[in-house]
Amino acid sequence: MPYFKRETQKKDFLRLEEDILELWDKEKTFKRSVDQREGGDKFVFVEGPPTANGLPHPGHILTRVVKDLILRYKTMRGFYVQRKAGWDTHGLPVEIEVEKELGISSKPEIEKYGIEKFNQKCKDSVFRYEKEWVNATKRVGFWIDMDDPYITFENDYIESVWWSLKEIWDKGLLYKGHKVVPFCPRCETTLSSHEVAQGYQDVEDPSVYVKFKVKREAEESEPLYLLAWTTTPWTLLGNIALAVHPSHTYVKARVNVKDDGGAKDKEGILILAESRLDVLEDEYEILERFAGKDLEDLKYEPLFEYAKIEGGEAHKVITADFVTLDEGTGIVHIAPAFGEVDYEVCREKKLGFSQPVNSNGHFTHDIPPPLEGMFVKDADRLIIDMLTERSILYKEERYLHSYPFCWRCGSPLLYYARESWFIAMTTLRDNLLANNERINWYPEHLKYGRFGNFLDDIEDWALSRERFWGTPLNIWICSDCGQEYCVGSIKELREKAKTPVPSDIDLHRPYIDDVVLKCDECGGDMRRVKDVIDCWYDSGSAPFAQWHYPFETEKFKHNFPADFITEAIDQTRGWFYSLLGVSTAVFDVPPYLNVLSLGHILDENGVKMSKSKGNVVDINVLFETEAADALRWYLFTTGPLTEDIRFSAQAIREKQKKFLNTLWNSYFFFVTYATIDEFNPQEKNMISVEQRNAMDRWIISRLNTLTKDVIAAIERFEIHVAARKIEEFVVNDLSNWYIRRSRRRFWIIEENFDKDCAYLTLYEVLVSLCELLAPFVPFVTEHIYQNIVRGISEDARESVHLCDYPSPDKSLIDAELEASMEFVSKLVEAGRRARSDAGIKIRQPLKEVVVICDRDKRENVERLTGILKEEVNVKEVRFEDKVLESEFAVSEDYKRADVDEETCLFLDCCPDKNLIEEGLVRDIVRRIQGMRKDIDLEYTAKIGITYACDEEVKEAIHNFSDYICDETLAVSMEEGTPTPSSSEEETTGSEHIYEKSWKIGDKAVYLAIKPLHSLAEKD
RNA sequence: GGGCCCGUAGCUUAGGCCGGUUGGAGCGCUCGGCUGAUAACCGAGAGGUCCGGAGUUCAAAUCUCCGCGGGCCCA
Repeated sequence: MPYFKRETQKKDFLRLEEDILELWDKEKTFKRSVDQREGGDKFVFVEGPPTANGLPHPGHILTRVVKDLILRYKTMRGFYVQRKAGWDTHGLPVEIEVEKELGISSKPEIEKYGIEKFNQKCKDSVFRYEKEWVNATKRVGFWIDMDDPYITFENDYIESVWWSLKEIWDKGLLYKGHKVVPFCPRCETTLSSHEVAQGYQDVEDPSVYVKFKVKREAEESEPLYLLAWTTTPWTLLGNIALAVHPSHTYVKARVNVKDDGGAKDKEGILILAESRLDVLEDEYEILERFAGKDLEDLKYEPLFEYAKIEGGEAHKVITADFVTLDEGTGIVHIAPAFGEVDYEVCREKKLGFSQPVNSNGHFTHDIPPPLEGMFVKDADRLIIDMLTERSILYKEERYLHSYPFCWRCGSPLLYYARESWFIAMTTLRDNLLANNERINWYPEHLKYGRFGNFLDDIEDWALSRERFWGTPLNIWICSDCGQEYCVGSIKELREKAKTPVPSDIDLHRPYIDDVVLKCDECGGDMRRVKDVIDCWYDSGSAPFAQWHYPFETEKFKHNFPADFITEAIDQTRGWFYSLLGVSTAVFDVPPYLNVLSLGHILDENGVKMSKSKGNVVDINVLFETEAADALRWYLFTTGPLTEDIRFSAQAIREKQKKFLNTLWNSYFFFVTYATIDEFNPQEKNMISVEQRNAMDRWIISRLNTLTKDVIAAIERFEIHVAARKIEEFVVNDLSNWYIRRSRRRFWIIEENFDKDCAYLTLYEVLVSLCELLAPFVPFVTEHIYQNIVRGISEDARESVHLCDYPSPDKSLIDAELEASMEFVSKLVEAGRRARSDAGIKIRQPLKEVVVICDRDKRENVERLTGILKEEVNVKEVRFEDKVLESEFAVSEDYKRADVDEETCLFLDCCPDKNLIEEGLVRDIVRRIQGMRKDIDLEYTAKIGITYACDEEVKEAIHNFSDYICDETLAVSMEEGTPTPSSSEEETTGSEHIYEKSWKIGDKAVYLAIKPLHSLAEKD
């Protein structure tokens, strides 16, 4: 009875993978792989939660398989690796999807529809594609616990988030301020940067040069103006200051207008940057030059007197480094209500604030007619006219620039200051930087590059969103005394509430909005601020909120900080930052110690995949034709994971062909012969490596070297280096050299020590290789393992994924042997080159090859000359010293080929009659083997041979008949005559006889084979 | 507009930190060979402005600067 299950040579990997998925399911292999390591060292991983309200795309598949690889590897290395799945469920994108569905697009419409119903819709929608996500995750073999995931909308999760915000609140880092945000006046909605980025268009806007009149103590004859430039005239209603660069040079220039016809506006003394004098259209005279800082605090008259200004000074010159001289006049109009930098600089300089525009983009009632109630973008023309009338418009131009529009309704966006709650990240900058120091970034440049730079210029975190579906901001304000209170738990909420809180309260809006707290100060009613929080804060809280910390402490204690996280590069300022930000604010420690940033998956033309371009690869379609292992291997080997990948289904198929098929065929070769021979590794495992031949020791040495290199590469997260090394090993070393070179050892029929060595070696290599490859290609390795390990041993672990990762055995690494083998293969190459040059095919045996090389090189190679003989097909290999080189070089009998700088070889190119006969016979054997294969004969089937040929060939056949019979499993060889119908190169299949006429060189040879009974019943 | 990354044969890429024979592979192509595990493999050949330009140097794919193209993030 054979010990192994036979296989078919062509494998349907898709079917194989489905079977393996069933096996894992049935045997709960994933759970067991984790559980059996309990008590081992922890390797902590945090899943970056995807949103399941859209379909997973190839990029998600990449991160999933990379996570899987690392986690499987660490598990096999003995670490206890818990893998909790997670779902990101809140946020504006979710709301927008629901709005689309409901056919509405503004906040008032949502309120009219009902927040309760709206949020329920949001909640329902976030798992709309959960099934697809779960399926895709399973299908690629990503082992993660999706039965018990963390979900950011669950009360436990929200409660942990609340706790963390209260920690931040208690540290005094949570404050209320203004934030200038991109805002759609029609939808009355703040847009996320992602949405803004979608809607840029090139448009022409008015660009105006406005003269701000400088206030002066004594009335002088000539008025002095600051010349400022803006492309949004309507924002002039919110002007608070003018900014100049402190160190650039400015001038006072008197403009001389020759022709006074209607050009009165241009007269006067203007202040502007010297390098921007080009903007003046008239002749001028420089009166004075000075640095920008000399202008500081210079007061000017407000353009408009309408707006209320609160909280500080206004209408003076300030200095700021952000002022550039690329365009405009070097004097920048500052309106804190409409620009982020404007707002920041006013806050810094303690200037006032004015908001002349209401939330739907119209001027407020503070602004008198005709501007009152007008939509700001429509007001530009009118404002320009007003300025002209008052002679303070220097000139007007058109200006082409890209400006953002609402991607939903097409309205121009306004940058608009809204009230917002902030986390004071700027005060934590040093802590952020210190914590970043402790993180290993892959690729390294991110640490001080994109991420480090970002931290250097960190801004306060605008936490609140005036929206509906999100974690409610846990701040209550007393309507009587204005006292603010931050609630840190559900328990606290109950204690503080004026009316009983339902036991099953959903912490979302609108329910939470109904909870009124009692003010500690005055006993008044405290109501929650209406905001929800940025969903990035949600996911940034995952390290503790997924364990409901601190309300439950045990799990968190052992799972923080994370040893490893990985996501794509776009998360640098996304999740990678929100994790660090939250953790630094709450715990002041880094939340992860190693972070691997992956490149993006681009389409085959190198362009980003996006819905609008229609170039997104549908992974469901992909999985109908491509095996998960092939896809994984493609992703792992194609290049550094930290760089973008051009996605190509064609390349996946090539990977399957090159790697998976070769791996499979190596395995197939083994089981095929091991089955025939009923080889059982358990009976032979006492043969030590030292007892085996050089080829066996070589492949074992290579395997151990490989193991060492693979582990080192994975530890550096150089996945492609590890995978490529394995691929080289499988394709070159194992398949194309070891197995090809060792084939004959497996063909021997009798019991034989050398054959046992070969079997055992190949078996051991395959088993180790399976273990080594298991994290990369979990399906096919499992299949192989099930057959060749678990299939023969009750004691074996039930899955390759329950095994330990191989560790290199240094005592089995023989660097000298590996080097020698490399040298031999170079000799073989050179030998073949010499044959090719001489026009002698390899099947023709030759007398000898003479290798001219150094003594020490020779010593290492001499033990491997058998290989050289066979590969080059010569009877002898001779080594000679350099001094004899010239002797061979002049001989016409020898063909020369260079091996390396110091080594060359000479091939004897004069076969004698005997050798020529042997060559002929080898050709015949080759034809017969081909014929056996043609008719799919069993490997062991015996045949009878009939032949017809000329005398010369006949003599060769006679002389080598034993050889022919041995090679082709023939029991008889008889002369015969071709059947009349069989002409040259044409075959006839009469009963059990297969015949064919051949041309070998210039000889015509007729061959017929007749299968006899199978050899399975051995003689 | 700013920051970071990438650009090597038709395609996928090695090399780049640390400059030094003629820039290596694989797929594909042409020719020849080999083959009872492998739609595999081996040998030879065609195919390169190493994105472009400038600089440093005895010497640049490699270092520096300026562009161009792609990607990401921020405006």
